[in-house]
Amino acid sequence: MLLSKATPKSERKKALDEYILKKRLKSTKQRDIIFDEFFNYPGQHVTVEELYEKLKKQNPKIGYATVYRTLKLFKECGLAFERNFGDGRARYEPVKFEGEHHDHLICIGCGRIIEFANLRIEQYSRGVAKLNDFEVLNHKLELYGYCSSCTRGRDK
Amino acid sequence: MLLSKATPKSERKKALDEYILKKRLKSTKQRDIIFDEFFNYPGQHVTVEELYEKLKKQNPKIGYATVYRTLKLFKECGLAFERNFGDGRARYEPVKFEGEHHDHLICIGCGRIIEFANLRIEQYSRGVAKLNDFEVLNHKLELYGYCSSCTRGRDK
DNA sequence: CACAAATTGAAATTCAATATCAATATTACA
DNA sequence: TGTAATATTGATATTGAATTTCAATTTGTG
Ligand SMILES: [Mn+2]
Ligand SMILES: [Mn+2]
Ligand SMILES: [Zn+2]
Ligand SMILES: [Zn+2]
Repeated sequence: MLLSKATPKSERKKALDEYILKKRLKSTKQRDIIFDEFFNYPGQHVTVEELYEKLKKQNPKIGYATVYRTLKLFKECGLAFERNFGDGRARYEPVKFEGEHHDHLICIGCGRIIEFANLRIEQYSRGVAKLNDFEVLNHKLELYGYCSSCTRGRDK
Repeated sequence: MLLSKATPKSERKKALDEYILKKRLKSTKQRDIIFDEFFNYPGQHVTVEELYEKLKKQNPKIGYATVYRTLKLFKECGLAFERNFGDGRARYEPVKFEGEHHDHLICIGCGRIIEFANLRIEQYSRGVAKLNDFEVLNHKLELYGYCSSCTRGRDK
């Protein structure tokens, strides 16, 4: 998963500030707080609810809608990916470096998610697109199954 | 997309009847009607709502919940796939032959969907899974972008 | 400071998915 | 064939995440 050095947080903050300037949005302390929490969040693929609950501990007045809107903002300006692993809730994760792409192995036993990037797969995907005269902007590959610990502890 | 001969409708009906028998469910005329409509539906990837609207024309008394439940039943017994292309509504499509798998190119301009199957991609996916000690049961590959007609008519 | 414009947070709304439940249909079997 | 047990149906209600609304507040610009 380490194909390139991760963008430092300071640089991401700069990118956000630039986006805010460009779009004539405003800098607010809520956005700063959510920025800090999101880019320091320990787990991967956090839901709005999860981040909101975490934030409330230090900032009881923050609103769910603000967290929701701010994560969308991060996505808009290319700082976050929105993911949907089929459990009916959107999840967000930081873009680790510019132009990054990765896919997911998802354990249907314990929910564990493993990230991977495979150049071959990307390559063949592009081939399929060209064959069909498609201009592909992004793609999503998800492998669902059981991780090693879940396979072991399973009947059959 | 034609890797094998499509299962004839009669055989699918038999599969459904067997499933119903095995699970001690009941044969009903609603299920028969929905079966016929679903496996003859002209478009691909139909939503519950769409199929329901179609059915209502000939069968005004049929309920939405019945269509919903019956499509889930088809999925359960392996006769249908449930898809989610990110527009917030589940879509269903017939399984064309036993063990079939295919993926999708999705046009974000006009909604056109092109199906494909690529053995290389499958192969590398298995490789990734093995590398991570994962037992993969199914996977999903979606390529999002613009189809040829949408690329043409687009500014830049 | 004053104005315009964006943001916030609580609450309301939306909408697909799913559950509820009384009426009805199907099946098993006496 | 009749009857009881069980599953299904369809109208309606509920759920839950996503999104919108809106009055109060904050921010950026001069
Ligand atoms: Mn990820
Ligand atoms: Mn398909
Ligand atoms: Zn697991
Ligand atoms: Zn198109």
